[in-house]
Amino acid sequence: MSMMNMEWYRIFLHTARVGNLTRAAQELHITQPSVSYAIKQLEEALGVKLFDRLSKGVALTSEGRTLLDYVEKSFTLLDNGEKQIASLRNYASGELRIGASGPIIKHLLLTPLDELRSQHPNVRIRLFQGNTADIRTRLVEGQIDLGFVHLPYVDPELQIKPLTAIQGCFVVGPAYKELARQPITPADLNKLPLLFLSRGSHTRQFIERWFAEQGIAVEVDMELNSSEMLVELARHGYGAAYVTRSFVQQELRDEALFELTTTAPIPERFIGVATRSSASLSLIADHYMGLLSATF
Amino acid sequence: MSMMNMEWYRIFLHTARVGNLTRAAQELHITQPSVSYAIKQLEEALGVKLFDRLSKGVALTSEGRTLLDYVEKSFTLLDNGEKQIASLRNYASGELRIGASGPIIKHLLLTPLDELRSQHPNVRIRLFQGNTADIRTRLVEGQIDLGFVHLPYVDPELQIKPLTAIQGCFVVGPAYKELARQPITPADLNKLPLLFLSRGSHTRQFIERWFAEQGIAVEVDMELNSSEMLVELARHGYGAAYVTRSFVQQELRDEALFELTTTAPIPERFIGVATRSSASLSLIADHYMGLLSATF
DNA sequence: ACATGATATAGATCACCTCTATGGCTATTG
DNA sequence: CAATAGCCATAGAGGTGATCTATATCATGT
Repeated sequence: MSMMNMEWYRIFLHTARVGNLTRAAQELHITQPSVSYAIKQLEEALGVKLFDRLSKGVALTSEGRTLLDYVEKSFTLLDNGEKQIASLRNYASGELRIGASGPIIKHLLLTPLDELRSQHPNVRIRLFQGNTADIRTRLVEGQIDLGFVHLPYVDPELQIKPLTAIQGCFVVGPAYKELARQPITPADLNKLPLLFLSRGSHTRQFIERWFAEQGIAVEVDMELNSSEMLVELARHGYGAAYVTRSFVQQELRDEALFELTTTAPIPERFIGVATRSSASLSLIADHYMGLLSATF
Repeated sequence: MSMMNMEWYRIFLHTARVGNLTRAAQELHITQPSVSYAIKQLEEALGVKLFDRLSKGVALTSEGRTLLDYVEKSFTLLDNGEKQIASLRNYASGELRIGASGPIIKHLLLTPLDELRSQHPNVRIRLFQGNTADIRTRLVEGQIDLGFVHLPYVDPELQIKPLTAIQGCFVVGPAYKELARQPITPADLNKLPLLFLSRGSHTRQFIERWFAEQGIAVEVDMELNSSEMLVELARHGYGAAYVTRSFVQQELRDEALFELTTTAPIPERFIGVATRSSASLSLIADHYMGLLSATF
């Protein structure tokens, strides 16, 4: 329970370096008596003489030199801590830990993430892929700052911010262009070669459930791990790919792909960002949330 | 140029540990509003939120946790520094560095040194042997705290405290016992086998000068590095040894040795302790000086 | 709705840091 | 050797800001 005052130590440190109360005072922008007083206080509190008063200034005593070692190291640490906080505040360091529940989600988070990375290149970005249960666990354990989940999702521990809707659709290449003229029934759709994401993905489960609801036992022809590959194969006429519409916006405009309208509508899915309700967001996570909101 | 206040950090540290402003306040023996205020000040100074205020207390934010690492380490260092100073003050640590100009001197400093060591066993004692010039150099360079020198000795850089006089004398073993009956002339002394310390020692120079002043070119029969060996050989009848009288007090009383009185008196030599005049003594050195004064 | 246990805020008080002014000491200089 | 300059210590006044008391506010559980 020491009664020391940080100012005393700061003054001690500076005085020890310049060896002259008057000059130390000038550089600390205080008066010489203040320095004299502070050092006297410190000496009395510690019970040892820290400086010899010489005619040309002051010089550390043996005990003062011992103390200086500790004080210098201690202040360096504290300075580093403050610098670290400052750099966190400027997003000039730190890390952003994101969990995402499926490959599609990457297309939602990547745009604002790119922006973040270009603005603040020293922020380390950690991306964890996992299903919704994994994300929940990591969130409540504080291993990630925020996680992308499919809505609806309710959890007392988590706070959910709805982000955007995504609309899945079937697309085909120019070879099947004619089919896009009018709505197609799920049954007819099933007669086409179907290109889906791999079994186990949320998207795959969703579209299979949709087929099932239409009374169709779906037959999958090709299953791939990435939406990009689905799109590529669809363009080359391998069949109809089920992808997020926003993901192929450009190709649809360029008429490199054509959307098949289904007679039964494919419902929207909603995506949200989950954060732990008890803890507050780190500065970077908060910043990224802002970018997300701006994007959607 | 940080504007932080050590008290803020101390309060931050304690609050982070207990996670509760009210309890932190109790343990710091201040009021809860003070803690609240201090943390608010620190947060504003750093520009980041350090704690999440929960219903059950407070919890560190991500940034707060980052800061805590630094503050903990920094405070540990400062605490250790203060503990170190405290232990120096209690002579529970530290070192005492002594320079001694000749083997005889050891018999002067050892008694108080033994006392110091038994009272404060954790003080490390460093003993440097060297001639007066070595001691001077080491003193002004701050390598030793104090040095024993033969007086008179004047040096503007050093402060000399006279300690005691030592009286040299010639001693012989029982074989030469009869010679001790009456004073002996230097010339007759020179006819005996003479046992001296090695050439180069201050003592040797002193006694050779004394012989020279008596007009005698001294002939040395044996020269040895330690007074102990001189005494041993004298006891066995090898001749007359020149030693410090106080060093053979016991043997003279036991009549294991006999002192030869010289017709011309052998002057006393005076011993003093030298310290650097500009720097102040370390606490331990000062304490030892006290013991020295008490002994002589 | 109420009691409990927590933090935040307001305003008064006062400790103590900082200031100005000055004195004393030690070297340096004409 | 007196004079000057540079440096630290001390005294006393003044003001800043930390701490206090009292109270508000808010969340939680009964």
